Amino acid sequence: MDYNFGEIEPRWQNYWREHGVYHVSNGGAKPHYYVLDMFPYPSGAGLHVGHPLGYIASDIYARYKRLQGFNVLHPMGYDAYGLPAEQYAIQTGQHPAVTTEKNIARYREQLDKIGFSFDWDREVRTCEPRYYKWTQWTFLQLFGHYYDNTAGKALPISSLVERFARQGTEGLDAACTEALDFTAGEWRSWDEARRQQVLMNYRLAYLADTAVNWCAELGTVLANDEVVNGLSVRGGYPVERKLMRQWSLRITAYAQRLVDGLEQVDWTDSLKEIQRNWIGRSEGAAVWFPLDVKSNANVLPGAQAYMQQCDPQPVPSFEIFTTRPDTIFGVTFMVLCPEHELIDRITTPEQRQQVQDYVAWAKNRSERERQAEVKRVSGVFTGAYAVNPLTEERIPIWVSEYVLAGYGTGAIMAVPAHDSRDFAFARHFGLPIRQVVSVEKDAVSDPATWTESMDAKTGYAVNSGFVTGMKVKEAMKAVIDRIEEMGIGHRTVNYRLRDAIFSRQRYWGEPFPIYFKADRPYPIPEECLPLELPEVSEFKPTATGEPPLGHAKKWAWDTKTNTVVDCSAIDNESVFPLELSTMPGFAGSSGYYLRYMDPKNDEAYFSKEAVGYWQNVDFYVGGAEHGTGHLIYARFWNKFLFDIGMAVKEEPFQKLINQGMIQGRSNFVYRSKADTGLFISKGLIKDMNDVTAIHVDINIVDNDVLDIERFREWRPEFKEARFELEEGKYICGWEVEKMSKSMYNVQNPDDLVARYGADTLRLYEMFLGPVEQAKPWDTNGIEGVHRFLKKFWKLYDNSLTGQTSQAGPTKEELKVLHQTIKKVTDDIERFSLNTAVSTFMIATNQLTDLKCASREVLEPLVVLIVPFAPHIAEELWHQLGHEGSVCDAQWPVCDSQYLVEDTVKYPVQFNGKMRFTIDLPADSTQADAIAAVKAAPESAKWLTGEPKKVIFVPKKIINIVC
RNA sequence: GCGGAUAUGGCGUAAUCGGUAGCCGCGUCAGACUUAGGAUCUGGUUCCGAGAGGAGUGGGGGUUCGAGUCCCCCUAUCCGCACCA
Repeated sequence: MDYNFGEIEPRWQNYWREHGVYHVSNGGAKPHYYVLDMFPYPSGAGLHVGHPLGYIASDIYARYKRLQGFNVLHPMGYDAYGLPAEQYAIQTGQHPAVTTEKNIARYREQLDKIGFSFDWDREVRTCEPRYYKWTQWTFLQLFGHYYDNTAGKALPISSLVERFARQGTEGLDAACTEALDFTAGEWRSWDEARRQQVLMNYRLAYLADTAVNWCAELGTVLANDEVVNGLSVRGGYPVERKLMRQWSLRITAYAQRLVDGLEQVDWTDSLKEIQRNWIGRSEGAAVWFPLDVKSNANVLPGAQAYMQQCDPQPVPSFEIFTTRPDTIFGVTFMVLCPEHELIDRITTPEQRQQVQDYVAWAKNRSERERQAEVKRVSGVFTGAYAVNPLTEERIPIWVSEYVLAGYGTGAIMAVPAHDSRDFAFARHFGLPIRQVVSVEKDAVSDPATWTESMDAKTGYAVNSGFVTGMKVKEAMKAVIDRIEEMGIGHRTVNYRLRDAIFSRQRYWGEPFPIYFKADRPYPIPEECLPLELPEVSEFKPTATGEPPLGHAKKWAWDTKTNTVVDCSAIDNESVFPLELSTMPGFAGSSGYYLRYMDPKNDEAYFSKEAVGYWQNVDFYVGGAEHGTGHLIYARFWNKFLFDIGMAVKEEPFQKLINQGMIQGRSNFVYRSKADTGLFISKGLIKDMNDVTAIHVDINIVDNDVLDIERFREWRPEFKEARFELEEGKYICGWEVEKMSKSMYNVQNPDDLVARYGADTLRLYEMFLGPVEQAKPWDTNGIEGVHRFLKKFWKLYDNSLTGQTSQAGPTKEELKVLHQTIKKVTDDIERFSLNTAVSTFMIATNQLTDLKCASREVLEPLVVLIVPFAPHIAEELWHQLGHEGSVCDAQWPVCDSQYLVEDTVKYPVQFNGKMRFTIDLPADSTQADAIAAVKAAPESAKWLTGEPKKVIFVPKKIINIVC
């Protein structure tokens, strides 16, 4: 009987579904294991061969763990909210829910054909009220908590209220937008509005005027990870900075824990490094530089007079952040960012016009312009001076774009000799440059002769007062100590990470469970969740520029009945408007892995029992492109849930593998420029300039050979095409490009399943190379893998039909089996799935050569292949006479007696000794080693008589003195 | 600019601990079977050389009895961040 995958595969897929083979329950005697894929966004284009790569890899691991006796949670769902469905809705009027539903159905159909072991009873969709109820719930918890640095965790906002009433801000160390200082008396004297305003300063989900990434084309704000080079990741539209009232998550409160947590997880170093860079921790000092107001009356009378009129009075000093406190003796000027609040107060009348012009110019620049001209130096002098607190020197204060508002304090001390940006600025404006660090002790040179600054944090301090002669590291410590003694600054840590902007001016997302009373946000009661997404007449922003939810007729909150009511009922007495923004894509994906543990629970996000049983994700597979997005947000989300006693592990994903991107492999035909009806085979082209390369659909090309008939039918203009062939074939060119429709290089998995079967597709995707590696999709090798499955099938077929001897297993056969068990087990454990496939091929070839027909060998081999090719395994398992699913079988155990290699591998002679390398079992003795050496055929030419002395080094090396 | 990774036949790759480099597959060459084959099977296939033999894991140096693997320098490619003080 032939290997008929087309009949076998659907039959077993039905069997699995009908018998609930992949259904998993929470609990039982078996140890638990959680294998997770990053759930997909169901796009209209369907799956291409890149998507299943990670799913197949994780499915292999999940099935392997299950055969090893684990209770394996292996779920799948859909990240169903997102921009494409909404863009499509704006264009066609089709409701995003309809499009999404359709796309999901298509995804499911495609996934089912590949034979995954997902427990579909646990499916989640982020756009379903039953699911997003808990996204909204978590948002309310974030709104209802603040981060207490002393406790090192999130605490309820109610405890903060009590604290304020008792002692004000005294002794409070909490994450906040702006450091506040007030007494209990002040707190008690404030009205509701003022109190709410103060609390907003501490909430983990807060509403504030923030400089946001505004994308006019998409009509929404975007998070930092959704913007690259000043353009939106989706669509590539320009993004500008804009001050808007937005919801944000205070993820910065968790910055240190997000850094520390990386120590505990088993991720690749490169991904950990990506996250560390993104969080951008840097240690340094905050130092207050006093403004020079009183002295130098002859220089600053204008500024002084101006400042005296000011209300409020100018602050006497301002704060800078530096990672190089050791260079404080080399400060020759200060720079403020154009947004700095101090600029207006300190600028002298003479400089006023210039400064205002500069600030206005800088503010109107788009993010893209600014980033494109990073190298261009610009700035303006304020006319004001500060005083270096250690040298008491007077130093000019400038304003420049190169200092960023969002980092540190938006003000720096400039040390042009030891910072390349300060250096460029000083050179451009002719400001002094003073060397304060040298490579060798006391080796100073004239900075005027320098072509670049000396930025390295190595060497010795020079010209630096009391730290002169110290090493850079010592000088840093000494300066900070002095600054702390003087009370003008302190050690501090800064992070590059910003709070996550959480509002989107879109329709297709989770609504905020928030209504506005007197323009202040209030949460709707938890028990009223979910707050369902309302219907709207249009998906575009409103005429007044409000988000699409502004079109909703029924979108107001009645606080008496606690229900959603018609907008016309708004009276601002008991009926209030609801928030019009929706949540961003990462909201729904930040906690989905927890919901899989208990997906049907309507009383809680997930039960204590469920999370207590599964704990966290043991093994997570997904793309590295989520390194600065989802993987940061999810860790933050999880840490917060941990703080409030929901999650039981601080880190959500213990081990993580990043599957590589699958690129497209495009094919080209070459059309003659001289004769546009003529197509020349690749090998016959003399000069590439004579021909035009045209993308051709890879589905009408096989092993780079063009199917001429199908090419003629492909497009009308090629109907009359003529060809110059080599050996009767038209050979196409090829190139690796992004997989995209426009390049006709999208490989659809369905076509391959139809042609070769799911098992071949699964094996081939693994055989392509290491899962982690990026690689172009290339169908050229798939025949080889398919041929292997046919051989594998035949091996069993010959045995079952009695075409091979039915005698018991020979030693040779057992050796093949046990070496295969060992190798495949090791390969899966270290996630080297491509070599595991090779191992099966070798074993099959060897057993075919041995005409193996014994059940003792063939049965365990079927179990070994289950993770890779479950359909063929299931079929053969039943043909061997078993009942029930092979998925419930036991992973075979390797018998080490069949593994011993006892040949000398590599003899060498030196210094009158000989050294042999021998493969021996780990527990071998010296006597075993000598015997092995003597028995080895190669030893004859080296050993004459008994060895005089043998030095046995465990495992490998034997020195023999002759 | 900073950080991370990678580099092996015509191609995808393998070599798990520093131990005979090139397993497995594609492609290709030769052969068998066949009316035929885009089916199946057998054998060859790193390069140079008729051969004996020699060279060989991006380039250069080092450690070692022994290096694809470890160390230093360089080059190329990919990825992440990028005026982050």
